[in-house]
Amino acid sequence: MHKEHTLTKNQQIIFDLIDKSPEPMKAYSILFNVQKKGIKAPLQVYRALDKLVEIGKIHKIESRNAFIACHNSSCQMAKATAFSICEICEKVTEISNDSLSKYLANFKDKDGMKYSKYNLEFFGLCKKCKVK
Amino acid sequence: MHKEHTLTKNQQIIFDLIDKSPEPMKAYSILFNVQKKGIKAPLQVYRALDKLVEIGKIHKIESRNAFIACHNSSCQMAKATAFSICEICEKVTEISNDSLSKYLANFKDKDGMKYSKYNLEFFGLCKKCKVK
DNA sequence: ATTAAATTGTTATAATATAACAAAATGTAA
DNA sequence: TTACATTTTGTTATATTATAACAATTTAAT
Ligand SMILES: [Zn+2]
Ligand SMILES: [Zn+2]
Ligand SMILES: [Zn+2]
Ligand SMILES: [Zn+2]
Repeated sequence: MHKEHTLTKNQQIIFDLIDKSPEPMKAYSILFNVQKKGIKAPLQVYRALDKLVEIGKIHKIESRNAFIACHNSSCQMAKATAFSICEICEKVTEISNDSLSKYLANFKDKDGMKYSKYNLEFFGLCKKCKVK
Repeated sequence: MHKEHTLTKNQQIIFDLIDKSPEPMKAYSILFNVQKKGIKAPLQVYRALDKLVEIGKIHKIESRNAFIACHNSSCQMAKATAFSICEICEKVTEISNDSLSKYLANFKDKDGMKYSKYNLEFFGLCKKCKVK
């Protein structure tokens, strides 16, 4: 469950845009789309993105430098994220799987080190792209 | 086990540099370090990096835009990678763990989809940084 | 009201990565 | 070993992603 945060004006504008996008959005595409709402500079976008990532409302897809809204109630504050990425159509889905998240949250390396955070990206072909 | 590849001149120069670096290296730091060897342009570096990643001799740490040499005989051609990253000193270690790699290689999402490739990045504090 | 903290606006610049095209080196097969 | 295709290299320019620095404004607690 996400802690509730009151988003600021810029954060809300940018979150709404990402949230209604069917694909991950890149920062400068976001910028282009919100210029009519008065957000003119890259830094305004990046600041909002940083905050939204920090509070877990969006996630960054590291391999794509792109951002998607979180629709997964089990990922807490961006500390435990997993995604599937289609290498053809670039569709990205957040994975919500108890077994996986438990396995990773409890994973210890050979020195017994436990980690406070992880990000996992799976790559393959989505259903649509597989049949083609 | 890695398939053997004969590296080209630029690939070898850049691999040697990364291989002997104790930390992940960034592209423009690599460029700076190989300029005395005649590699003058970013594209020369990126081309070598692309190829080295493709054949599994190095890996890209996506969250850091940096590259490390592979020292893990079980990760094949960059298709299955896992790293631990210290959030203070930025030390990166490639994780070699049979249980983990089997678990992830066999992971199926709720639609029964299996993936051909994954990258996992764990974050936390390394031993040294933990005691401070 | 006072003050501290967070957010915003703005300009400039840094850092990361690719496009496009020509030349050279390398591999393959008559 | 010549002819041809493929890969690699060199080079210039440019695109994309992200942050520095600083002033002004808004918000939230005292
Ligand atoms: Zn999420
Ligand atoms: Zn697809
Ligand atoms: Zn490896
Ligand atoms: Zn450390």
